Amino acid sequence: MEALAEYFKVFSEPNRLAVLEALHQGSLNVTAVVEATGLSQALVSKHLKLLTIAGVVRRRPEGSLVYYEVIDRGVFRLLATAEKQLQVSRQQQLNALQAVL
Amino acid sequence: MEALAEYFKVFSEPNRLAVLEALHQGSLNVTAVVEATGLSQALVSKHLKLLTIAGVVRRRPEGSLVYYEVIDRGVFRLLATAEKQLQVSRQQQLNALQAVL
DNA sequence: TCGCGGTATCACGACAACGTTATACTAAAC
DNA sequence: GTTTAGTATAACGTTGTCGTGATACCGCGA
Repeated sequence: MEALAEYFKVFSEPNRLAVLEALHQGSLNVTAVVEATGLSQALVSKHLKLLTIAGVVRRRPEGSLVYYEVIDRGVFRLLATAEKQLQVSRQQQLNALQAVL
Repeated sequence: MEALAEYFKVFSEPNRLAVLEALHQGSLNVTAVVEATGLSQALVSKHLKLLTIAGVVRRRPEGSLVYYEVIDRGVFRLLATAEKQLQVSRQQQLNALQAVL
């Protein structure tokens, strides 16, 4: 429960999700991710480091470039599952509102 | 992506997961959750409020007690999916270590 | 060897979330 | 109507995370 919370935290930042989203298409170097997301280079580097430490993404230096890629695409399944569940929760929020009005 | 991150944030706190875990067995009032988790009453109240606003949990006053219950048990499926993916990531962390040593 | 593009890190300020203590609210019992 | 158990909220200090700007590092080509 401790570790699970920490794992969820990895996906709880919009910019980090944007970085992941960019890597959905495959392997990209840092600059490519920067361009795909519109985030600053320093910020992208930080998020990529976090994702690497989390074991979600792999770092592969190639010459002077550094490529990153999602290791196990099961994370995208996780994202999809969460998004689906989010829809359910949204509906419940509406129901709760309706019960009040 | 914005909203999805926010949704992940709901599950990114150990104590909140503990509260959810307690509600796995069904409907409980606040005091029961407090006893099940060992958290302070004020803290449990806060987390329950958050979970309610998030549309994950439903509040049902009954007399002077207030019962809470998970609305859609699909969240537990989400937790299970995340836990499974966590295992994968853990393995990748080990692999990364091994590549260094 | 020097310069340069690409990447990583540092130091910092801003801000949000957590947990606690104390207190307010509410409904039932007396 | 007062008390009491259960629940919610307020105020506060602490801590962690985010994003930025500046700078360091690294590999390569001139």
